[in-house]
Amino acid sequence: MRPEEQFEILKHNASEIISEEELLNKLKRAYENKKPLRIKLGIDPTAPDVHLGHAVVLRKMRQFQDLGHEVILLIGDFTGMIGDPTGKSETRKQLSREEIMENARTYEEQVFKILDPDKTRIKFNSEWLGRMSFEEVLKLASKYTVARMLEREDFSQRFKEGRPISIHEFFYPLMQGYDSVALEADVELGATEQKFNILMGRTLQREYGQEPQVAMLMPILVGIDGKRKMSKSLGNYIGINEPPDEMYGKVMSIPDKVMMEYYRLATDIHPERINRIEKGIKEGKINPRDAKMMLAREIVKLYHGDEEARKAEENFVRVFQKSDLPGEIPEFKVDTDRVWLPRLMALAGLCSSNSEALRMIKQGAVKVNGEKILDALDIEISSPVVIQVGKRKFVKVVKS
RNA sequence: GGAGAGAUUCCCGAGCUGGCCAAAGGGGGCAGACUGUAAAUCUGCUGGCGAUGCCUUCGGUGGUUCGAAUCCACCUCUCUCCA
Repeated sequence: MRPEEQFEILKHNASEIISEEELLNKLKRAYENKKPLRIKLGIDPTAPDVHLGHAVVLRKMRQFQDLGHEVILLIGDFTGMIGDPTGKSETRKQLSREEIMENARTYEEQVFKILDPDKTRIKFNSEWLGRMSFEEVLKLASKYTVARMLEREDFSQRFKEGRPISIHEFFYPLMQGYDSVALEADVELGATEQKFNILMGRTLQREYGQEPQVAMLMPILVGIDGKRKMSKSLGNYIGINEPPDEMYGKVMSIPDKVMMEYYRLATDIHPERINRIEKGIKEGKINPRDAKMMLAREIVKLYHGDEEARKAEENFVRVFQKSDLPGEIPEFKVDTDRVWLPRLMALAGLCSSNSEALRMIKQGAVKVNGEKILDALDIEISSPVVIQVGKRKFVKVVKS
C-alpha cells in the first residue's frame, strides 16, 4: 500500500504523533527500500489481564502488522523490577524467572486474540539491560538531567507535594528509552501517559547516534466507571478474556456519556457510522439503551465471535429486561442437606465472608429460588437451589 | 551529621488530657428504591466470627497500667529546614 494511504490509516484515532512528518518519511523510505518499519510496544510483565484499554494500543499495533511492518512486543522483565513510577506503587518485588515467563505466556495468549502470532516478535529487555555494566549505566544516566526528569508530571507533582521519589525510579524512563536504542525502533506505540517515556527513547536514540523513533500515542480508554482510566487495579476494566455474558453486561453498565468513546476506541465500526449513531442519539431518534446494546454486541463479537455475542445479548435481555434467570448458571456442589445460608453464600463465592452475606440478606439483596430472603436461615438442598445476590450474581447449589 | 514533623481501618483524614474506639467525617465500593445493569436523586451497609457477646486491627518490638490508637523506650520508614 502506498505510504500516504498507510499514513492515513495509522493516523486514525491516534491522539498524538510526534511527529507526523517523520512518520510519513519513514513510511516512504520503508516503501522504497522494501524494508518494513520496526514498531515497538513495551509491556509490563506483572499484569496478565489484558483489557479493552490495552486493546486500543494493540489494535493499532495490528494495523501496522497488517500493513507489513515488523512488530516487536517487548516484555519488560527487567524494568518490571522497578515498575513504572506512578507515585502509588512502591518498588515492586522482584519476580522470579518462572513467574515472568508464566506471565508472559498468559499475556501472549490474550494478546494473540488481537495480534497475528506469526508476525509478532517477542523480546525481553533483560537481554540487554541485565548485561549492562555500572559504567554503561552511568553513561546512560549522564544523558539526562534531574531538571528535565522532574518535568515528568508524576515526578514534579510528587516533588512539589513532598512525597518520596526514589532515585531508582528515575531509571525507569531511562531504561525504557534505552530499549528503543537496543531495538533500533522506528516507532514506539503507547498510551498518552507514556509520552514522557517514549520521548525519552527519542532523546537517547539521538544521543546514541540513531535516528529518533516516532512517538505514537493512543488515547486512554476510560473505565466502566466512566471516570478513571481503565485499569485492573481500579477494578473498572473489561478483560478481553472475559466470558461473553460478563463482557456484555459490563459494557451495558458504562455511563451513557462515555459510550461514544467506547464506540470509537473499542470497535471496528466505521467512523461515519459512529457519527450517525451519535447524531441519532442526540436527536432522540435512537434510544441510548439500544445504541449501547449494539455497542456491547459489537465488542463481544470482536473477542468471541458473532454467535456468542448474539447469545450474550439474549441472556442479557432475559435476565435484566425480563428479570428471568440466565440460561446458564454456574453450579456449586455441597455434600450436606442443610446449610446455613450466609455460609453457603460465602463458600459459593457470592460474598467474601459470612458477615458480608448477613449484611446482604439484611438489605434484601438475596433471593433463593426467586424469593427474597430476609433472615439468615438454613437452606435445604435436597433439590437444586438457585441463589441470587444483587442483580447479577447467580449460583445453582446442587447436592453432590 | 544537626533540628523539627509525621506513619490510623480500601483511600484521604479525625482521634492521641488512657476506658464511652472496630475507631468521627469525606471519598470510593456494595446493596435497596426509582430506571435502561445509564445518569441524577433518596436510603442502608462498608474487619472477622452461627454473634446483643467474642476475636484481630491504628508503622515494628518491648514496657507502664485492671485497661493503650492514645503514655514510655528502642527500632524502621517518610517529609521539611539546616550542613
